[in-house]
Amino acid sequence: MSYRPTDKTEARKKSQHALLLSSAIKIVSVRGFQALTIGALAEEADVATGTVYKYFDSKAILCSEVFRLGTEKEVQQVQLAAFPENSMSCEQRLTNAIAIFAERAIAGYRLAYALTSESVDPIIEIERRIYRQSYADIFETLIAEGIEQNEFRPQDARISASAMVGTITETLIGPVGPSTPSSTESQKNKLIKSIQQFCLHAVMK
Amino acid sequence: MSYRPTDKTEARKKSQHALLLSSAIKIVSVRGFQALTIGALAEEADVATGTVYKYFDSKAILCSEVFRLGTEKEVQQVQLAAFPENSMSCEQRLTNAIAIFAERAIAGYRLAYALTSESVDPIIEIERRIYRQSYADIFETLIAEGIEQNEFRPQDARISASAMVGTITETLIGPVGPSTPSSTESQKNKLIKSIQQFCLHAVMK
DNA sequence: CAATAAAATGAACTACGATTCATATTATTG
DNA sequence: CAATAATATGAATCGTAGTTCATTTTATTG
Repeated sequence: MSYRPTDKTEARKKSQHALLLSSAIKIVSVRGFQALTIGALAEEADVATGTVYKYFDSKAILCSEVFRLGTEKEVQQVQLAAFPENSMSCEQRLTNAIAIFAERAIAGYRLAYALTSESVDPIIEIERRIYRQSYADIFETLIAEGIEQNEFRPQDARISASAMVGTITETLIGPVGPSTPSSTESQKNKLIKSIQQFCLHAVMK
Repeated sequence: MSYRPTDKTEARKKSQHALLLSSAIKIVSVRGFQALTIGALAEEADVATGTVYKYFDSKAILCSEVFRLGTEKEVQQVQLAAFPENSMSCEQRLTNAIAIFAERAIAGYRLAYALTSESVDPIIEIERRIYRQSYADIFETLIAEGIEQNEFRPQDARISASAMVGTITETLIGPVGPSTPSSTESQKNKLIKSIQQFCLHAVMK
C-alpha cells in the first residue's frame, strides 16, 4: 500500500530540493559554474551523487534552476527601480535602475560574473540570453516611455536597451574579470556614476 | 646524419601549420568553438589526429592561435578607421570605427559570435578578454583625444570605451543569437545607425 | 639504391564528469 | 512488529574528447 503523499513527505522533498539548490548557488557564487559538478554538489549538500538525480533529472535542469534562482530577484529589483510606485521622471528612474543593477552586481560579484559572463554549456547559454533579455525588456519599456514623454530623444528603444545591458555588463565585468572587484566604496560610486552618465547621455535629447 | 632544416622542410612545416589553422577557422566559422575538436580538425584537414600534435602542443595552444588569427585583422581594421592618415574629427572617426566593427561582425557573423560571445573554456576566455580590451584601447585613445579636442564631454574615457565594446557586441550578437543574422541590407544599416547614434550621443557634449 | 631522419598514422590510453542501478537504509501503514 | 513504499547510497558504467606512442610511410643524404 502506497504512502499518503502529503504530510512530511512533501515538506522533506521540498526542503531537500531547496538544500541542493542553495548548495549549488553557493558553489557557483564562490567558484563559478565551472565548479558546479554533480560530485561537488553532492559533497557540498552532504548527499550521495545519485541523490541529486532524485531531485533533478539532469545537470542541465539543475543548471537552469540555479540560473533562475540566482537571477529572479535581481531582475525584480531592477524592475522595481524602473517602475516605482511614486511617479518620477524617466531620467531619474533610469538612473536608479542602472544603479541598482550595478550595485547588486558588484556586491555579488562572483555570482554576477557567473550569470552574465562565465562560459557555460549551450543549454545555460540559452537561459542567459533570456536573463539578459529580461533586463533589456525593462530598459526598453522605460526608454519607450521616455521618448513618449519627450524626455528622451527619438531612438530605437530596443537597441538602446540592449546597448545598456551590454554597457553595464561589459564595464562591470569586463575590466575586472573573474578576479576580485577589490575597489573602495568611492571607486565603485565613481564607476557607477560614469556608467549612468554614459547611458543617460546616450538616450537623452 | 640529420637533414638540413631549411629548404622544403620549413616550407612544408609552415604550410601544414597554416592548413591546420585555416581548417580550424573554417570549423569555428561554421559551427563554433564547440565543434573544434582535435578529431574534427584532423578530419577537416585530412590528417591523422596525432599529426595535429606535431604542429600544436595542445588544444589550448591551437585555440589561442585560432583566436589570434580570427581577431588580428578585425582589430587592425578598426584601428585604421579610428586613426586614419588624413585628419578627421573625432566624431567622424568614431562613427567610422563603429561602422567597421559592426559591418565586419555582421559579415562574418558566426565567427564574430564565436570570438565575442560563445562559451569557451577558461583558457580562451583569457584570450577573449585581451581581444575585447584591444578594441577598448582603440576607443579609449580616440575618446581621450575627443575630450582633449573639446569635441566630447569630459568623461572617463576608459569606461566609455568599455561601454562601447559592450554596446556593440550586445546589440549585434545579443538579440540575434547564434542563429543566422538574416536581415536585409537596409535593416543592417538601420541597426548600425542606431548603434552609432547611441555611442555618439553618449560621448558628445 | 641503402641507410636513416622526419613526418604521419590511428588505435589505444587517459581523464573527467554525467548518469545509472543494484543494494541498503529509512519511513509508513495496518 | 512485519511488510513494503520511499528514499538514499556510491561504485560502476558510459560517453566524450584530449593526448600518447609504437608502427608505418615518406623524404633526404651519400
